[in-house]
Amino acid sequence: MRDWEERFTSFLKARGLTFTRERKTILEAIFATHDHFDVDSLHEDLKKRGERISVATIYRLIPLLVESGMIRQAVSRAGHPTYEHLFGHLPHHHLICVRCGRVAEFREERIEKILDGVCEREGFSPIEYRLGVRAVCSTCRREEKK
Amino acid sequence: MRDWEERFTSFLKARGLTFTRERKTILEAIFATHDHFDVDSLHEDLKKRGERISVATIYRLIPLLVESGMIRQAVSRAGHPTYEHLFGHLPHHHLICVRCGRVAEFREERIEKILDGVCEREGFSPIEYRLGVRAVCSTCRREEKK
DNA sequence: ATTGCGATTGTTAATCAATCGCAATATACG
DNA sequence: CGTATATTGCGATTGATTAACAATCGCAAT
Ligand SMILES: [Mn+2]
Ligand SMILES: [Mn+2]
Ligand SMILES: [Zn+2]
Ligand SMILES: [Zn+2]
Repeated sequence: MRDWEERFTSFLKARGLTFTRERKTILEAIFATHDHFDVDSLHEDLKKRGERISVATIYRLIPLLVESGMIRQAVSRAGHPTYEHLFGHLPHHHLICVRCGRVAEFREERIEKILDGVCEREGFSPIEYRLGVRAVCSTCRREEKK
Repeated sequence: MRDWEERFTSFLKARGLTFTRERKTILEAIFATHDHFDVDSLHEDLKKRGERISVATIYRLIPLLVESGMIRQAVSRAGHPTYEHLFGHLPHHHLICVRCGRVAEFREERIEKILDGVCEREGFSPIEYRLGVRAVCSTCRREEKK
């Protein structure tokens, strides 16, 4: 049994909820790649796998996945929320190309250290550092020059 | 004539657009405080000032304000976009209390330096660093302990 | 002052994502 | 099994944003 499967199952059990076939299928799709996704792209992905799961079911599952730490909301360039699976990954942040949507990840502990200090100074207890760099990737920059 | 007024007027003129009474009224409301706002709170604010400006007009103006650098989207705790006026302010980031919505600002050039380096390393040209710290403020932390 | 013309506005209708209500199934557990 | 919940899919509904449109406005050229 995969790590995330075990973790999510026990999260559900603690709430009297069930690890159903649908939920398992959705999680498998989510953990099959590290691509960021939104409800619609996930739904499409499931269709390609031959699964007929209603978007309502996805919408209903997402809050549970967030609360259990399976996924988190990502910084997106679209207007609606996007997510990425989180469980099993070190904290990291993103560079997003505003032209092509390409995403690069990076990790910088120095930044977290600094932010810890800021929180302390201001009397806040940090929950999450949301950091996204909106930028133009090298490929798109070359395009733009033309 | 205020700084932002002049700047926005010339932005509009360059596009063959007009600095109308409605646009001026909306901008005055926006620059009257440094509070973050969304379309609805701005609309309420205008009502309180005795102005009857349609939300459609606000929705139509916002992209122009963003493009001209008058405002920018802020990191919000709600599901819909919120904004803050930008013109005339040094770049800064936010701590947001997820319980009461209180916002604190901070500036950390060290972080920007680090991010410049990250962008260089990854070949991205930065447009904007979006950094928001979701946290619990000291007041709310005390409440929670009870 | 008048005219012409594109920009602007408010109203109303259309979109679109997200949520809800409910009847049909599936699951847990004694 | 048999009952009590939880879950699902469907379709309807909501709420925020956008689009269409017809009436005004702003402004520069008569
Ligand atoms: Mn990532
Ligand atoms: Mn601010
Ligand atoms: Zn790109
Ligand atoms: Zn608070």
